[in-house]
Amino acid sequence: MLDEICPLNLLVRKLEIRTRLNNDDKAGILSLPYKRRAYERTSYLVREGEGHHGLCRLMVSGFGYRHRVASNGNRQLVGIVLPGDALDFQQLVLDRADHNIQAATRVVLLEINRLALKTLAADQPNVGSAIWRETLIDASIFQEWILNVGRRNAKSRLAHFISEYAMKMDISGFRGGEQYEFPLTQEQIGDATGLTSVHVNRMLHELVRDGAITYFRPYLTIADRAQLYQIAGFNKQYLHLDQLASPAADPDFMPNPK
Amino acid sequence: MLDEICPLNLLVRKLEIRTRLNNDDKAGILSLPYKRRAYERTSYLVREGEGHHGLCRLMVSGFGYRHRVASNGNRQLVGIVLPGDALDFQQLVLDRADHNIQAATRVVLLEINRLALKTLAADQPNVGSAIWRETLIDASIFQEWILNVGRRNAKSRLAHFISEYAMKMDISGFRGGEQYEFPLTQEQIGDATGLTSVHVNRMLHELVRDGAITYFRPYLTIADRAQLYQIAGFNKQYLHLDQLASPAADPDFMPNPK
DNA sequence: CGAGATTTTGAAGGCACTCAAATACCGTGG
DNA sequence: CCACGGTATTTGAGTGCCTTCAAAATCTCG
Repeated sequence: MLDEICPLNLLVRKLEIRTRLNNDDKAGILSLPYKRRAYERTSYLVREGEGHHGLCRLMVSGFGYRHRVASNGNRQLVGIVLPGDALDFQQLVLDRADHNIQAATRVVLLEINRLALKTLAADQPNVGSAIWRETLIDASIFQEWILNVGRRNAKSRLAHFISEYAMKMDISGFRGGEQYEFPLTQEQIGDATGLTSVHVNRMLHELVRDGAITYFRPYLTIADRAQLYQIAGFNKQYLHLDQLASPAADPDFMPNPK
Repeated sequence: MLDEICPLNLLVRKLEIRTRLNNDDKAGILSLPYKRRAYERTSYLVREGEGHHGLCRLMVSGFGYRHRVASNGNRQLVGIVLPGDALDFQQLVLDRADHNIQAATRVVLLEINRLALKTLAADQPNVGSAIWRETLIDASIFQEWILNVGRRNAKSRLAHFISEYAMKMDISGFRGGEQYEFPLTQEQIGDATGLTSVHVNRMLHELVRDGAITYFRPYLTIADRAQLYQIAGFNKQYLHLDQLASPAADPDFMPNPK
């Protein structure tokens, strides 16, 4: 894979999911200074409250999760980080991290010089808004998680979590048939869905019994996607995948047919 | 108030909470074309899925809430909109709204031409990143709501919701002693916290009995802030209020004292 | 003053939790 | 290649927080 030669292609490909990049944009990204760096499973990749250290990072391989801890010690995952996802591009405009990111598997990160990326984003506004856009997609996903945890029962929550996971994997190009690498423990799934690991276990088995999925860690297969989505009440609209379908020209000032 | 003369001051003041604006920045904002517009209570100000209509809007007076609806019909609030808050600046980089915004009271909005704002944000990167920063603060608040709904019990959830509300009101300059305008119905509070209105009612009474708050709709008073925060497990760090305290110079390339 | 919306209260039930123990799995080292 | 220890999964029984259902009381506002 070309990524092996220059992992910055991962970033280009990520942004191109929702933004049309021209050759200058791509060249600018590909000329960013970078390094690779590996971390062991369970390593903290970002710690809540910590200021930035001059690097913006991207997941090259492996999986991570974003989480916060309540004062009572309870942990809540607020996001999953897949290969190709940015870890901490918020640093471009925020001074400190507001959540933790931990490695769910052994991971390799791409480290980009923060100031170089910031300069690129300012000089080529198309790149800047592409990155901004990605952070807003994350925000949309956060909202969906509030809905998921607040207003769905345990089985739907799980089904929704899995649906979103699979969809994000598909987007990132990791689809191999209906089988997905899914390395999270049931404890972690519970922390993502606001459930206990015990109940996650039971509901997971129900989804299997229903014929919606099969699950042999670390692999999860979607046996009946329609049914899974139906149980989840899953509607992918919130992932904003239709950005590229819209007209290139800015439709501002168009008369508004109310 | 000066806002009466030019409501764009509201936007300047909002951004200045977390960003140092120079005179050019302020002048640029204050010269944006705008209109005011009023809406009745319960009006939809933004509808999920709708494309933009050439306007970016700011709440001038009144209160609103952001929400999504699950396929089973359950509603979940994902944010409260206070006077001074931007409604839909995401439109600057996203094609369609991913959640609804509804008026909780009669409201007055400030409508800014989207393209003019976009141009300003590009020409004066300091303004652009100030707006980007605000959208990231919202994302941080979304994360906290996931934690709130997912990992706190009913009483803590309510206390946390109230704590955040009061803190945001303080920030926006709406503090009058310990009493706050708080126009939400218990049904809406329930939809914000993932509870039923019946249980909200019971927990609200418990907080009153504990001496943490008093509540006569539409006014809520914080009787014992320390206790309320303690019940909530509230830590304001996620609101990123210390942005201005950090050094003006970009600390990149500073040796990292690990 | 009346109608609808909202709040309040009570009683009963269920979904998901807690606690606990058995089983299975995995990576490591001998 | 197997033994071993720690981690993760699975299962069961009992409990409780919050929901549901329902009705009364109160508020709001035209």
